[in-house]
Parts: sequence; structure tokens; C-alpha cells
Amino acid sequence: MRNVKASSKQPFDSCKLCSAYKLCLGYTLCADVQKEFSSIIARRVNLKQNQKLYMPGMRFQFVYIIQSGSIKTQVLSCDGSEQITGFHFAGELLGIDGLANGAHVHSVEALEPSRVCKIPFKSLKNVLTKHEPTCNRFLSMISQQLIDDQSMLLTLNQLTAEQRIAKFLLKLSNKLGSGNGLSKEFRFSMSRYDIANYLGLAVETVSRTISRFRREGSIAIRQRRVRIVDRNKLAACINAS
Amino acid sequence: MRNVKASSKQPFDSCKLCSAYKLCLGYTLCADVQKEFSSIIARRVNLKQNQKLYMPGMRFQFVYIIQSGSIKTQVLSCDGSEQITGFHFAGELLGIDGLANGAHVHSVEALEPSRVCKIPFKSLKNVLTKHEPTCNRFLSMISQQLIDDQSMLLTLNQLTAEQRIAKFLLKLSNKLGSGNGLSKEFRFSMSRYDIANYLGLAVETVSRTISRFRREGSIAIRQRRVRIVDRNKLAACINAS
DNA sequence: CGTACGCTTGACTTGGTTCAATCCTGGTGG
DNA sequence: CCACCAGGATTGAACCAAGTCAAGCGTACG
Repeated sequence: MRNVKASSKQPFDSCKLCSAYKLCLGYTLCADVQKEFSSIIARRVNLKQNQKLYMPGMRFQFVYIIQSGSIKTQVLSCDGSEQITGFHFAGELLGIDGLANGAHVHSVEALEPSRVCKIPFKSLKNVLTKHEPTCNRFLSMISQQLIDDQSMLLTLNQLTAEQRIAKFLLKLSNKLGSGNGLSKEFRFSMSRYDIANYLGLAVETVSRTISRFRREGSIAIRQRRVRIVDRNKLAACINAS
Repeated sequence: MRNVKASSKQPFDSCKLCSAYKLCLGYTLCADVQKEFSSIIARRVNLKQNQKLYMPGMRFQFVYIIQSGSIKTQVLSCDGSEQITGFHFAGELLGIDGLANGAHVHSVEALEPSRVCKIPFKSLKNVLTKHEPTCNRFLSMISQQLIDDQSMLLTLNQLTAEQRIAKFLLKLSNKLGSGNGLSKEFRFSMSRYDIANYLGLAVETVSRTISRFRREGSIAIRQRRVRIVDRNKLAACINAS
């Protein structure tokens, strides 16, 4: 580990202005190695809605951190059908699927206009070997993703349609929700089709269940704006056997 | 990166005798850094059948590489039900679930008498910063696990019971099978209950489907010894819509 | 040698899918 | 500015794959 005195004001300072700063890899770098870190930020990328960040088969060169917006990752099976593996928001890391074989295996696209930070993996690796907190944070982000994916297996294997959707709503409200603890509000950036695909259900089932939650007063919803009205009711239906 | 001349014959040489050597992290180290690597191998651990390697909540200190045998990893949900997240064999890496929060979240136990190599994570990290091939291999192993888990989501969300089981059998035969390409043979180290839990099915469904495959001549099975008789037949039923 | 547990098989039930029809809404062009 | 249209969302009805319940079989191990 080596200490590098900070000197450059740019572009690391711009990180501090970034809305995702506290969630990002670089947050651990506050005092030192700033210069080095500044060198690894190649550029910000703006994505339009439905624009792809990368596709299966593309050479792995960069990892990405989401600055704002929302992004879906999906795998394509050989027979052409696709499976959404996750929805991702500010602060989350993308691109490590390419690490295993040097080429990406996922298809990754924006659900709404979004911004990501593009980091050359070679440079990142240099920082990782020199600055332990960043290395820990990076590994921890990957590990967290593993844990999340695996808890998804439990969701799909053991929960009913109702439970899956309740869990999904609560998770989104935790990640995105604004407002006080009891009545959080957020916006669906993904379509019903995306939700259905992700949760392993038919669109009709998703729609019906969301309608029922609304009828029962658990949530209020108009178009894609959602408000969790009765958090406890939702939580209860997850635990109900 | 630094070159360390090999001098010690022990215990790295013992790695070369290990049946999992070519699959292991250390395989990239052939010519250099051997001394360093030898220091990170704390000890081999023998596990009896059903013996646990670690439990949720245990402090994260080590990662493990399987030398021989077979091991299942599972998550426990808050209501007590469990979900098997994977079956693992020689050469595979275990333990990174602890990286995110400093404590393990999985429960990991042997399905049969097994042997694992226990590596203190601190020491491993030292090697990673000094020896790039090993670092790459380590990251690649983690990335591969992410890809595997995510392809499992596709399996669970889009395949029928029959397709899931066919896929499972083919994957096992690829990993474990002995014999020529057409007619591979191996042994189930996991119970029908484990298979059912892993694939998100009822035991009865697993049993029925396996029986049908046997009746149709795709596989031959006696107890827990399985022989893939007609690989193509199994593969065909996965692609059948 | 017996018993308990894992496995198999059959009969019935059901949650969720599929098919089909209708409603909404946001974007487009006149 | 409004009418129109396409694709997303909702709702209803019928169906089916897989789950559940129940009973019996096999064999591994004490």
C-alpha cells in the first residue's frame, strides 16, 4: 500500500459532486490516492431510454458504476428467450460478468435516461493493488451481488406470486423510496413485462396481484407512480405461509 | 508484480500432487511466487458426510478450495426454510459470501466425505496484489460463480420440471462423468430432497421425472449411480418448447 | 433383524398460465 | 388542439403442470 498525496483538483473533485458519491467505489479514497483514482475515470456515459450499455460477446474492458437512472441486466438463452437478472440503480457496479472469460455475457440496457461512470478495468486493478480500502470495497460489492442473486433463488423457489411481488415492491421502495418511513413513494422505471420476466410470472399475474394490493389498500398506484400505503400489510403477506 | 525465486519444496509441491491442482488458484503460479503461495495454505480440512464447513454468522477469515468430494451451499430464510444455492466439486472456490459484511451468510456442508484447502483471506489478498495471473484467476472464479447463479435464474423461471432435471443431469455428467462421451457415469452425492430443493420442485416431481427418463431409456440408474445412456435425448427435451 | 428414512407411485387439487377481449395512455400527425 | 393508433395494462374464463396428500416399497444402518 502506498500513499499518494492529493494534488489534482480534477476530475476527482467532480466525484464529490456526484449524486452517487457516497455509494461509489471511490468513497473510501477521501484522503489519499485521489490522483490515482482520478486517472481511472475514463468518462461519464449518458444513456437514453432503451439504449444498451453492452451486449453479450463484447470484449470486456470496462466496469461501470451507475450514477443516476435505472438499468436492467439480462441473459439471453441459446433459443433466444431472455431472462432479466436484475434491476440496478445509483451506486451499483456493472460489468463484472465479463471478467470470467474476457467477454461480456449479459445484455445491459437503460430503463430510463441514465448516467454511468465508465472505468477501465486495467486501471482499476492497479488502484486495487495499491489501496486496500478500495480493494475491500470492490470485492465487497461483488460479494454482495452474489448474495443478492442467491437470495433471489430462494424467492423464486419458495415464494408464491403474491409474496414475490410484495417483496419486490418493498425492495424497490427501500432502494428508491422518498417520503417518510410509513408511506414511501417511487416510480416504476420497468414495464409490467420486465417485472413479470424478472419474477418468473406471467404479466397477467403481475397485473392482477398489483391490482389486488391496490384494492386492499396496501399500495396506491397511478400509472407507474407507486406509493406504499401499508408497509406492514405487504410485509405480512410475505411471511404468511 | 514481483518475482520470488522458488526454493521451498514444501508445502507447495504437495499442491502438485493434489487431484484438484489443475483447477486450483495456484495453478497459475507454476514458475514463480511459489514460496509466497505456500505460506497461504493454512491447512487441509477433512469433512465427514453432513459435516458443516461454516454457518451463517461465522466471522469471515478463510476462503476454501475443494480438493475432493462434494459440498452444498444453502441460504436460510428468516422463517427457517432453507434453499440450496449450489452443489460444488473439486477445484471450486467457497467462502466469498463472507466478503460483503465480514460474516458468512451461507451454510455450507459436505454431501460425502470431502477434503478442502483452507486459505486465510488476508494472505491470499497479499498474493493477489503481487501476482497478477493469480489475481485474474481469483476474480475470474468469482465472476464465473455470478454467471452460474444468474443462469440458474433463467433455469428456474423459464424451464419446466422435465427441462430442469435434464439440464441438471447433463451438468453433473459434464462435471463428474467418467467414461466415454456418449455414455458417462457418475454418482449422486445429494439426496432427491436436495435436488428438489435446488431445482424448486417437489421431491415427488423429481422422482417421477427421473423414473420417466429411465423408462424412456435416456438414463440408467440404480440407487445413486447414474449413467447417461442417451445424451441427445436429454438435450433434446431441454430445447423442446 | 427391524426400523426409520429415503424413494417411488397413484389420485386429486390448485395456483398460475394461457387465451381472449377490453381498456388506457402517451406519442404522432393532421 | 384534438383524433387516432399502437403498445402496454387490466380483467375474465378455462385449462394444465406441478404440488399435495396418501400409501407402499426398498435398503442402509444400528
